[in-house]
Amino acid sequence: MKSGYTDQYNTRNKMYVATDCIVFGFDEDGLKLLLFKRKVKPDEGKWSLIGSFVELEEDVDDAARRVLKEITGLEDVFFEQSYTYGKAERDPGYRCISIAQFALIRINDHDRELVKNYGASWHNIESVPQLVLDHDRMVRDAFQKLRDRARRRPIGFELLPEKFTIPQLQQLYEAIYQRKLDSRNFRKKVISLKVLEKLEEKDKTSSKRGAYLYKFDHDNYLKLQESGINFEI
Amino acid sequence: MKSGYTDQYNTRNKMYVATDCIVFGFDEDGLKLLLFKRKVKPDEGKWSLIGSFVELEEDVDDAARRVLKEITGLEDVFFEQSYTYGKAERDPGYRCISIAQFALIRINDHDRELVKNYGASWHNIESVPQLVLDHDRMVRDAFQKLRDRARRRPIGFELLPEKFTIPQLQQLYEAIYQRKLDSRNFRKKVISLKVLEKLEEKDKTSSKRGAYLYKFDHDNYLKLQESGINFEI
DNA sequence: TTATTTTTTTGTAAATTTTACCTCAATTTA
DNA sequence: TAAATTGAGGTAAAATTTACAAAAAAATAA
Repeated sequence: MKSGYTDQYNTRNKMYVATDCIVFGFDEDGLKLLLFKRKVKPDEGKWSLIGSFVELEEDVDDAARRVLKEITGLEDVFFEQSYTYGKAERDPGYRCISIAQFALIRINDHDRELVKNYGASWHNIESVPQLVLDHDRMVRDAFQKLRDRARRRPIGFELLPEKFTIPQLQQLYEAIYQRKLDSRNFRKKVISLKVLEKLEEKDKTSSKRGAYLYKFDHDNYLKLQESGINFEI
Repeated sequence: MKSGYTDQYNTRNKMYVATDCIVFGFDEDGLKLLLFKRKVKPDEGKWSLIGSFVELEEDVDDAARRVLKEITGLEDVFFEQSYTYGKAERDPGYRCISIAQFALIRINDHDRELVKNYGASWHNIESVPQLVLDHDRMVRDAFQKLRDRARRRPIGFELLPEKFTIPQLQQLYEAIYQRKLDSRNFRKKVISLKVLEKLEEKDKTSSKRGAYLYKFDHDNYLKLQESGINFEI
């Protein structure tokens, strides 16, 4: 029998549940990941995903929301479960299972000050440093899932500002799929899906000619989804 | 502060982690689900998925393997994570998150005696009784996932005996997708994927004429997968 | 002001994939 | 041996995907 005292301080003597967030963002420079430099031992100074233990009275999803709010300042972030990591030995410090969530944010919406204060920063998806524990694996799995999801559902739009151009959308998909797409075919396909609303305005910031801005038409998307469309690009 | 005594007996005062298995099987009568009639309170006598708490020193996957072995007698069952249910109030008895796993078994391989002794039984997917807690939801989600998976990977084969006929395979896919498929197109498609090995033998049990038996060619499948095939049917 | 440069926008033909649809073959049983 | 049942196989039309190049719009340089 273990004493009450031991129980209280032995962090491998009880189950912990955590949630870790794989936060994707997108801007001119491509697809990025929000990482956090650990300030406490063990692994002080190493890069890590952002995460937290789930409180006893807290929904797992709410824990993810809390973490995302705390670090990015954003509420209503799009996120979805990626995978649950449950190896007994995955964390030497705690007997802890972790529910990984992948989150998509509009990189320009978030609170840069807050991120900085937390010792977090954005890393291009192609140059992610080594991470603590099984977080490398989490990133690989989540990126895979992002690719999967983007193929079936228009979640790419969560990463773009409300108004965006078709070339921007294409760059995003190229970053997600990690390959070049034909611009004629891309445009044709994406317009054929009828979930884009063309605006009068043009965006002149990223080209000389300027490109028409579009909005994503959520309502129309929902209608189409009911009648069984697929968003394969 | 709560006393040690309360801590020990208050099952909502600590985190529990469970795994629940959504076990699919397939036979002449269609797609089925393995359910279990609870023998203990609360909800004694109600139908439930099979599951267990995850032990402190146990991988989550191993817990699922343990449960599956215990009830079906089978080792090496195919299973995959479905979703993790983490609402604080999902189980009134425990503060418990549950990692749902969907499992596919060859219904004729399992130990019928064992299943019976455990008070478990097979239920056609179209007439699943009401289940305890959020298990209805788990079944819906897992069935959705099964449909998804079957579309991209040849996991349907996990549900069939080693040797099977094309009409059997078609019946399976019809049960999974819950719609009729055209037999000419189905045959054409499935053969074009080049993952079936035609045998000399015929199965005469399910038709007068008898149908050729096939084996699933795992190696070939892996090769094809590397070169980027998709298994959409 | 004109030429150059850069980026957006648009169409079409060929190839591939999906869909719709029916007849004959093999065997059992009446 | 006739009837009934289920398996096996092909083709044409439709839809989708792929490959591919030239013109339009605007800023900048000459």
